[in-house]
Amino acid sequence: MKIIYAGSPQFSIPPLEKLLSKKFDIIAVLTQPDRPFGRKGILTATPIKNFAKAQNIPVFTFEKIANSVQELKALQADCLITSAYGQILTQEVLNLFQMGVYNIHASILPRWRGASPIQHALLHGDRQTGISIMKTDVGLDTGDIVLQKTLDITQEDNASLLFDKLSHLGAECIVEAMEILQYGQINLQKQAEDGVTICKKIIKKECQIDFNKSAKEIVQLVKAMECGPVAYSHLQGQLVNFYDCKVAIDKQIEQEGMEKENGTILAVQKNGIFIKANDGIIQATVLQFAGSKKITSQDIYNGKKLERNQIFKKEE
RNA sequence: CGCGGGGUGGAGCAGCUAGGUAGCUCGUCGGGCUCAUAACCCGAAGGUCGUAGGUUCAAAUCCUGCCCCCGCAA
Repeated sequence: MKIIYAGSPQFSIPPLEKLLSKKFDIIAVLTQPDRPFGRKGILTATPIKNFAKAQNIPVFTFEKIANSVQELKALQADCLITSAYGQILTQEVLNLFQMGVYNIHASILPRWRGASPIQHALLHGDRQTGISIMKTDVGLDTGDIVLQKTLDITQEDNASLLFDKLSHLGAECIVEAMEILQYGQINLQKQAEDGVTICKKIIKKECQIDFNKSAKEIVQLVKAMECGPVAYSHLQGQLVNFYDCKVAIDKQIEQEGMEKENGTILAVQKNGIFIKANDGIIQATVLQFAGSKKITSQDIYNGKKLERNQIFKKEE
């Protein structure tokens, strides 16, 4: 069985790696074209492109896959596996593969169909998430399910940790699915009609912290965006990114801050910057100020970069 | 030439506007106190102030070129 693997970010590497180690015949990798990246606009290859090249697998970077049907056809593959590829497949493309097209999706479908399932699971405080392997159809993550595996979300989980865990779970799942496809009887399950949720690509604006929300919601936002657009707020006109925080449990600080405005810094300690939210207090432990690197609360304390009673505000 | 911030012992910062002894909070090492400690006290090591020139009696500080890091925007 000749397989083409389509993916782009780091997330798509572990499944490919595992397929290779199980001796599946990956004849080509599809990924997004190099894009300008960073301040200098340097063209940068996707992580999987570099990986595939190192493995001597041919790489194709179609600008738009729907316009490259002939080239794809010439590869004569039986099966296409996609994992965060970043392009929409048309029916014409789907028809090229006799054994079908399968997608590794990082949620338990039908929950979190769409572009950012991991972030949304964290953002909404889901207790559990997982991987769905589905047979792709033209809808948005509406295909029939081959198999699913769940994963509990812990208090420590943030986006990068979950990405890592789920990509390895995805690796297990896709290998299992391919083994079934090749040697066994595949059993497709229609997705449930209840419990459908859809997530769009996250835009930066959604990542602005609103201290009028509860501490729990803010912590969820920070953890969800930690490796993506990153949650942020403003202090004295300066942008501050939030990378890690937790809900603070400190009765004394809470008492003293009762009367303060939401967003007020109640205490600056080595173990965290305590900021008042509408319901509770968040304890920020890793921040980044515009123009400098990520910094821990210990460094902030040492450098006296923040003081009590300064107030985080939304941008005007 | 998209906009902006920055490079000062191992870390985070101050000092620069008005040039003249290298500062603060930590960390490290040694000693002390303590049942004990991330607490406290005493002491020590560690910096050609990103780099190359220029101005000056004198440059972290003023001027110019270059290198590097970072936020925003794409």
